[in-house]
Amino acid sequence: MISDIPRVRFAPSPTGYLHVGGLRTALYNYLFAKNIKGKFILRIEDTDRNRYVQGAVENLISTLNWAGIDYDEGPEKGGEYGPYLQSERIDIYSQYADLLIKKKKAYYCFCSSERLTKLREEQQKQNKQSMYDKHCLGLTGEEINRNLSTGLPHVIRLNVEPGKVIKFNDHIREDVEFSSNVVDDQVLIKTDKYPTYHLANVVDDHLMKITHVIRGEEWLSSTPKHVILYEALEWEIPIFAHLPLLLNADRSKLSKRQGDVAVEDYKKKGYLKEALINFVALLGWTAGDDKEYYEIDELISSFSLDRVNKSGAIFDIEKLNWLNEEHLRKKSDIELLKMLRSELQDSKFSGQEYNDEYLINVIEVMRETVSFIKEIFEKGFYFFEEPTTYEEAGVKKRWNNQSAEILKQYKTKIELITSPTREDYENALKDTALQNNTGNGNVIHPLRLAVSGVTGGPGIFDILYIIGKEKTINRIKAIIEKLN
RNA sequence: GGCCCCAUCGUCUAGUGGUUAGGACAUAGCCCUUUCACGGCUGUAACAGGGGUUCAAAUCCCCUUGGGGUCACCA
Repeated sequence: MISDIPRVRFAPSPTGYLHVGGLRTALYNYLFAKNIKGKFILRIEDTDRNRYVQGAVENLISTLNWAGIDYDEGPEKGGEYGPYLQSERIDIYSQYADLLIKKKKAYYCFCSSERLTKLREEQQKQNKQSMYDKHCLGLTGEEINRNLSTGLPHVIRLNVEPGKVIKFNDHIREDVEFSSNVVDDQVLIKTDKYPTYHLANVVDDHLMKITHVIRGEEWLSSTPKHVILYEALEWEIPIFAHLPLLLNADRSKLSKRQGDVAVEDYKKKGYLKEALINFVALLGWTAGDDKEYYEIDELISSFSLDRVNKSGAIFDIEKLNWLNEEHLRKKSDIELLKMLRSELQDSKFSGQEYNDEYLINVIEVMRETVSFIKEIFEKGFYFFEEPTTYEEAGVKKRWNNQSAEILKQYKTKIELITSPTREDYENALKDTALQNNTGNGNVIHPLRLAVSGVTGGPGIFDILYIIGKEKTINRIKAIIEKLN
């Protein structure tokens, strides 16, 4: 047995941001580990020096932290099997590459990139899969030593034995088979001495005692290479689970060109981490019942690899929006207050001061009407500034030649009350309507236009009460001036 | 193109041989509400096609079609 307790890992390469597909992979690993009291490891696969991005690792970690996916071992945290940055492990990989050469499971290759390109082009012309032709496998020991001692640039390649059937079991897809004839003699160690993904991944998964390799389906076709490596090194093969891909609306692999893919983008737009996690968890997994709303601990307790789907899932923003509303509604006023205050900083009202009581009043009446907390500043702008224009269609429909006079009367009534309650506003309104022998609507709608400029929103008496007597009176004066 | 994976409403999915094929999002309508929402109710909407196996197939097998992934000294 590799390890008594299940150990899984999320092994992203630091490209600058965390992809939502990556988030889902990380989440499934995390949920799986937490569900069976295993360990979740974060390992950074930074073996491509050409693609090194400054600050990418920190960014990755902080995004993971934001999402609430915390790891047991990894960079910044350490652990028994570190270091967890592959760039700090290159000696380890070269040691195993040497071992593979000794076992004749790998060999030096001195081919120039020109030769390789030419070879590939010819193969493509014939509509064949491009594969290395094992040219350097025929080199004698003498030739190899000579090349090595003259410092000729070289790589180390996996020696794939043709004519074999590579079988492995995938937890999600069950038995998968490849012919070794279609497995390329993959480069294991590059000219710059850094390992490729395939070597580093297998070595680390073994050394870090990973029991379950849970990763995206894009890795399925390179899994035979990994199986060959495990066998060559005489190591126990972990359980593979290849997750279905996240897709664009046109069913291609989720990509930047067709929308936001970075977790940060969703964070910026105001999505709750709870909603994103909930949504992404349901993209490819279901507990089998009709439950759609999940808190993180519910996901942990019901998650199982057995119920992960096989087919790709389109990232449907509509459902995410709905889940965001659902999670928003579960938040307490205090939590929303905290969020609203932070959004206030980024809003155009950032210079203004509001006390908690005021903001909580606004939250209470607005919370059911918004999908995002920042929408309170958009839909409920009139709690933060005077309306300067009045919705045209609303004016046309609700404002008539009596409206100014009716509002004047209403204003007079309010002026007489010292500090009006919601009921005072309501009673004054009913009285005004009665006096004019008209329906409440002929007061309500012009009044709503006066204080908010729009025709929709929370109950009118709530609005009046929250903005208060003075603003109510001023806004009534303003609309009469402007519309008459 | 080779290889591999996949296939139920527009979308996410339930379904493991016998169901009026269920739910959710979206969408349409109605109700609630003198506003907008929320909420409630109702509706439209799916087993890719063709062969088998079976008394019986969305479910098992095969083929076709379609979609996707992958074929780097990137991960």
